[in-house]
Amino acid sequence: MGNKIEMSWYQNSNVAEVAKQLLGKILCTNIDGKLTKGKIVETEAYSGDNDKACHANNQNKTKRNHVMFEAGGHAYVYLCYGIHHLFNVVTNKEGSADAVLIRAVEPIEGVEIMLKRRKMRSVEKKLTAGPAVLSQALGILTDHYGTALNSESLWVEEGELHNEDKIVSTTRIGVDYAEEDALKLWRFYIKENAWVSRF
DNA sequence: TAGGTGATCTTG
DNA sequence: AAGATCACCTAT
Repeated sequence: MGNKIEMSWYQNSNVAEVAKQLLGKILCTNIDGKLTKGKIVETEAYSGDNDKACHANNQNKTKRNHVMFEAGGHAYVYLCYGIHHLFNVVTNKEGSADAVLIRAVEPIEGVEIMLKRRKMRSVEKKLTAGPAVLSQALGILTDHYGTALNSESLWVEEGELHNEDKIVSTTRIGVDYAEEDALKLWRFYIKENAWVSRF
C-alpha cells in the first residue's frame, strides 16, 4: 500500500492482464493541492491491434489518440459525447496502442472534495461509479492528456490483492458497433463490489 | 427511455 | 466544409 507504481509496470504487452491487475489498486490525484484517492473496481481493455472497439484500431493514429502509441504509463483522456472526460491508462511498449479504461472507483480519500466537484451532498454510488463521474470526482480533465502516471498530480498506488476468483470477466459496455470484437471478455470488475457501474 | 453535447473523424 | 458518430449521464 502507498507505493506509487512505476512506469515500467504498465509496459506489459498483455493489456487484458494489466486491466485485471489494476483492480484493487488506488487511483490518486493531487490537483491544486486537493488530494483524492479511489480504489479501482472496474476496468476495460482496448487494443490497437485487432480490436474494432479501440480508437487506435489497426494502428490508426490520430490527433486525439496519439498518446496511446507512447510507452505505457501515460494518461489518455478524451472528451466523450461533448461532455464527459474519460480516463485511460496507456499500456504496452512504445508503438503499441493499448490502453485500459478506468470505469469505476470506490472513494477512499478526499470524499468532501469529490462531493463538491460532483455537486452532491451525500455519498452515493453515483459519486464515482462510471467512467465520466469518476473523472469528475477526481478532477481529471483532458488537460491531463499525456501526463505520466508517476507525476505529482496523477498516479496509481499499490492496493489490496485480489484472488483471481474474485474478478469477473465480461463484455465491454457501449461498444456494440465493434462487431465480433464486442464479444471480447475485456471488461473486468471486482465481484460483489458496490461501486461497480453496472452488473 | 430519450435527449443533451461538442470534438473528432470521414466523406465529398 | 459539413454531417455522422460517439468507450455516457441524467431526468422523465
